[in-house]
Amino acid sequence: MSPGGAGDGRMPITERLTEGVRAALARAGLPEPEACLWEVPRQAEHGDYATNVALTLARAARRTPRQVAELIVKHFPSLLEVERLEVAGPGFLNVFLSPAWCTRALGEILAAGDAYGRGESERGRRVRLEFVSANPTGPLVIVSARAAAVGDSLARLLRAQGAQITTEFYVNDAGTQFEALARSLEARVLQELGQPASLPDNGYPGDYLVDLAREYLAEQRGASVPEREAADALLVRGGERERLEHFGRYAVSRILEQQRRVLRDYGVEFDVWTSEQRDVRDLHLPEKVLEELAARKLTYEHEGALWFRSSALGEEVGDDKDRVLRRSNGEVTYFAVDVAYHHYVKFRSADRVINLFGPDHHGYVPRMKAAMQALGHPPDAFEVLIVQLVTLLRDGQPVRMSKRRGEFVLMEELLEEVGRDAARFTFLTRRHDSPLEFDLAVATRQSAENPVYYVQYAHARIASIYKQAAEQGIGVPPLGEVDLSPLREGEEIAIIKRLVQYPEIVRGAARALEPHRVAYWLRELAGVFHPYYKNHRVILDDRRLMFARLALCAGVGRVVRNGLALLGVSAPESM
RNA sequence: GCCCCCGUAGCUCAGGUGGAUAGAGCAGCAGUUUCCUAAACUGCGUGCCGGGUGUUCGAGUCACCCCGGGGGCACCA
Repeated sequence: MSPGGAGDGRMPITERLTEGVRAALARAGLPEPEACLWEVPRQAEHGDYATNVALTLARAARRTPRQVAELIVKHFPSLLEVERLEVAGPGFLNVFLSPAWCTRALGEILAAGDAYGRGESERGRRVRLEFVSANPTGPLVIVSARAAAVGDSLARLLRAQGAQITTEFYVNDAGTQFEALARSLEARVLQELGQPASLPDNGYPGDYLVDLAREYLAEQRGASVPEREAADALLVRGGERERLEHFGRYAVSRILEQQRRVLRDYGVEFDVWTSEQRDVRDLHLPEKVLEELAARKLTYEHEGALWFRSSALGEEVGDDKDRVLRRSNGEVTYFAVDVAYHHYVKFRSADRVINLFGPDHHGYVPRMKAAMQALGHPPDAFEVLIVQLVTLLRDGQPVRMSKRRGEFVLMEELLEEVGRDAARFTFLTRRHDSPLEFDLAVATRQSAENPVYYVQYAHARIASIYKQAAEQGIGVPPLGEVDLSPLREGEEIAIIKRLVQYPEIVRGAARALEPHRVAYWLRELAGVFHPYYKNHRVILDDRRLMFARLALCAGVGRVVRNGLALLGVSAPESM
């Protein structure tokens, strides 16, 4: 333990405190704790951090919790971080941080810059994160906006903790939905040509396919003569397979192009876009995995189909029934394709696979987990997060969404109406597995009072202070040279204590895969900064104090910027 | 019928791996600006944390049961 130092300024403060506790326990001859958990007490009288370690250790130490706590206090090493320790209640150990150390910590935050908040807790892990993966059968709708916000933020969080992460959009461009899409487009094209044609029963009735049919025909008119003739011939005489492939590929590529553009406008870019057809089926991976499962004696034939013995894999991972891998008509199921893809592709480049699914897929999770374990992957290596539905309201009235009926609110309409930052922030102030109500009218009307603007405004205000200083010709010294000791106001120390919490918030959010913790915490940070701004002037005659306060503002601005970046939300210089 | 998620203030939601006296935003009411952006600040909250039983020093948090809401239970994806 370096004397009084705080390492590189990135180590969460609680780790230093834990080191102190462990050292004290060792000196007192008490047993080592398995873990030492810290919380920020609700009440200021309980200190800046508190641990219940003495309560958990009392039995093993054969002493009362309070006695253990007293011994920790007695033997606690002298740390610059800690002003004093108190034993409270049934045996809590309350820690009060030293104001002098806080001002030093601010200096380290400023020195760390955009690295402040990064950590190593996921270092060395290769993570494959799949999200959105909407079917390429229509435009993206609201729930994809939520999944995109959550998935993208998770990627940023895990990356900030040192994980090597690959984000992925998986395209289901095969199977029955693909076929329905192809038939739908073909019907629309024929209708545009004035020929009688009707959508198939499971077709897609949305207007976007009418538009697509027109674009298709427009392209045909602009194409070379041989190309046009080939297309005409296909329509008239082509075999069904050929026609479906032709219209299906056209529809998928155009729809994907549009989905990709909307996501990019949202600030979400994927590392890889994989195709079910090209990257799995064409490589015959499903057949291969069926053989592998068969070799492990986990499949059987029944009524002409091939089944996976998913119900026989033990209580913990077992599915409630067996699942079909290959239908009696010879086609492999979506499930078999997915198992093959995960096993041969995802797990080849990652040791941790995380998928974000909609609630309609949660029944699908046990069979996937069973399959992954059957193929030798550790139980925790495959995780599924269920992103719950978004109930969209407009003035309190539910907006029904159904691709089938062709009525829905598009993701791009949402972005147009409430904006990218507000949309992302709103999605990230809810737990991903909690259903969410989003009232378009309210979000638009109240946009100025949306929490996202409250946080962004803190950043803009700080930028404005610097702008004002520059206009007054105040030469601010490099922040590393500013004497921070004039920061003595209780509010100033309280703000720094908040900033000190940040690395831990990020680490916890990454561990729990819960980006909303960052959003809430940023709201709280802004909530201590705005009153401070109101009560104290930054630009004033006392230059020592002014420079110190400017540095404090720079620290707040830095952390707001870093935090918003983890959410994919912008930090504006002015509003 | 079985499985998963949810149930916390009027509304929308937080409550980290069980901790001390349960929080925020919005809505509502009353105020604040010769001063770096009023997208701000200050004040005003009596909640069977859906109900019950249990686990323990301690339960909004864990286990079980019940009630209510949503979703899932295909040789669909």
